[in-house]
Amino acid sequence: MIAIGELSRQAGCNIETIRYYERIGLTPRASRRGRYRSYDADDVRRLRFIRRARELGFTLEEIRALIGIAAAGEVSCADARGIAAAHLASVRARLFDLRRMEEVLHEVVRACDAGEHAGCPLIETLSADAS
Amino acid sequence: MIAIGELSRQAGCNIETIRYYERIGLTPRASRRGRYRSYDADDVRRLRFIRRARELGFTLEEIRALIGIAAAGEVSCADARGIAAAHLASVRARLFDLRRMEEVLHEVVRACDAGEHAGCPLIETLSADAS
DNA sequence: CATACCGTCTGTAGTAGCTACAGACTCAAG
DNA sequence: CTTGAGTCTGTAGCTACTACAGACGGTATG
Repeated sequence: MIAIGELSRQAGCNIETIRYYERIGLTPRASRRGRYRSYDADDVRRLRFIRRARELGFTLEEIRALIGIAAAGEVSCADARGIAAAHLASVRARLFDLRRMEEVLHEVVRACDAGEHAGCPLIETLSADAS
Repeated sequence: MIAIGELSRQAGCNIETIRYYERIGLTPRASRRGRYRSYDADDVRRLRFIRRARELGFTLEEIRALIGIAAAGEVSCADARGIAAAHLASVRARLFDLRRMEEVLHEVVRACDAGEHAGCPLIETLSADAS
């Protein structure tokens, strides 16, 4: 059994965040040794699972579903695929938006360095009449 | 002079958002006709400026600075370049993260469709021992 | 034995950038 | 005169944390 600080280190997750996950019911209420929370290897595994899912950009609600699926066994692999595919689509949408931002910003900085414009390229881009 | 609903349409910005920007001081306090806010062409331009900057992912604080720069004239084009360059770097960092997410998710969905694994590819990816 | 210090506890409030009401008011058209 | 659309202020909600304040627990040192 380990304390919350050790769990924090082993799972790579902030102490406040661990308590937050418990508070919102993403993780079950930890058992206590007196007033202090106490954790085992399963808790470390679960928290690492959550952290990896967060690194892939899943929302906490999606992760809640994924934890349920992981607990249920192989039966609902199709559900997991559905969540992953939907999330992949949203990641791609954000990628698309970010790429356009990158292009415009890159061009603005380039134009500024080249000193081609009379005015400031960024301000002019933002002030343009057309959308 | 136009009302807030018309400004909303012309600038492509939610009414609530317009009031929000005024409340936090991003835009100056609008003049009133009685109790109602009233706007002119300059207000439309300013709000469009803000909307475009938001589309490029600038934070409201950055936009506050950009508005100041736009008002000051060409003198501080270097400041604008600095803000744009810093923002470009953060956009690229996010792009990098999102691309990695996309790769992993794409592979997970592919593996699931191919039915290569015994278990569920997503759950296994998240449960992996190594980071 | 007292003290210092680290870890932990609960509870609350803050962050960004909106969005969504409730409940009251104004104004023009029919 | 009523109806409906538009607007007003003020407050609370959203995501996923993060940052305290102030109290308490357990151990190492003087």
